[in-house]
Amino acid sequence: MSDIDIAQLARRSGVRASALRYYEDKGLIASSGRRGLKRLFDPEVLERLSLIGLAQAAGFSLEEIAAMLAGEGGPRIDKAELAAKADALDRRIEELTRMRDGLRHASACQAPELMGCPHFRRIVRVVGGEAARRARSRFRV
Amino acid sequence: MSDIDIAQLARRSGVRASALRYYEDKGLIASSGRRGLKRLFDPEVLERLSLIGLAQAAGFSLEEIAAMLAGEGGPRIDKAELAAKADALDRRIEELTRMRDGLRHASACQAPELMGCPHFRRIVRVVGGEAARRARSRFRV
DNA sequence: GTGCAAGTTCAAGCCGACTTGAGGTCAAGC
DNA sequence: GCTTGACCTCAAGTCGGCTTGAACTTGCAC
Repeated sequence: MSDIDIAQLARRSGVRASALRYYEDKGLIASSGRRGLKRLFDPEVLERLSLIGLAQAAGFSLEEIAAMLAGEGGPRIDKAELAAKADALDRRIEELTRMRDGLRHASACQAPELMGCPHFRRIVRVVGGEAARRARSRFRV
Repeated sequence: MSDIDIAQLARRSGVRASALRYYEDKGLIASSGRRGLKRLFDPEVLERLSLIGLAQAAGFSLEEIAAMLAGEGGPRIDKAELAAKADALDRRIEELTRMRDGLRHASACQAPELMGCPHFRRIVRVVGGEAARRARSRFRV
C-alpha cells in the first residue's frame, strides 16, 4: 500500500506531527496501522485534514468537528448547523466590515486628537461597545 | 466629584469587575483614587473601555492596546499600524466570505454525500488548506 | 551488527484574557 | 457597637489547541 508516515503527512498537510497525534487521540483522524511503532496513514487523511481545517476556520471547535466526523461512511454534517454557522459568519463579517471602516477612517483622520474626531468617537461607541463583548466572549470567528 | 465605584463601572460598561481590576493591573485604565480600599473611577473611563473594546475586536492584544494608550494626553495611536490592521481585516473578511459561501452551499447541497459534491470539495481544498493554517496560527480576528 | 535519525508515550507546559477562591478590610445602616 | 455585604489582594485555576521534554524503541543504511 501507499500509506504514508507521519512526517510525510505533516509535510503534505502543513499540520505538525504533534498536532496529528493529538488529532488521532481526539478521534479526528485515524492511522491505518503501524510499521513497528510508527503510524501509517492513508493519504485520504489529507482530505480529511482539509475538511478539519475548513471547519476550524469556520469556527467549529475540535470537539464539534470530531462529533461531525464520527458518522459512518462519510462525515455526518448537520445542514441546519452549517446554515447557522453561515449566518454567524454573516454577522461577523458585517461587524468586521464596520470595524475595518472605522480603522480606515482613523488611520486617515486629520483631527489633531483622534478622540476629538466625532466620526471616530461614534465608531468607538458603536463598535467598541457591542463588538467588544463578543470579542471577549468565547465565540471567536 | 461624580466618580463611580467599580460596580457602577462594571454595570455601565459591561466589563466585569474582575476584568476591570485586571485592566488596571495591566495599565489599561487607571482609578482616580480610593475611598478607603475601594477604587473610584472617573466616568471618562467608560469611553476608554469602549476604545479598548474596539481595539480588542479589531484584533489588538491587551499588551498592544496598553502600549497605544500609554501616550500622554490622549492615546498615541500609530496611523500606519491602524492601516495595517484595516488591511488585515480586509483579508480576513474576504476569507470569511469565501468560507460563508462554502458553508451556505454545503447547507443547501443536494448531493447524497457531501464529499461527493465537487463544488464542496473545491471549497474544502481551497479554504481548508490555506485558511486553516491561519486559524491555527496565533492571529485570530 | 551497530549507529542513529526518526519515530514512540506520557505528562507537563504555554498562550492570553480573564475568573475564581480564600481570607481580609471597611463604610454604612440598624 | 455590630453585622453585613461590597469591596480588597494574591495566588491559582480555566479554556482550547496544541507544543515540548524526557525517556524510550525501532527500522534502515552502512
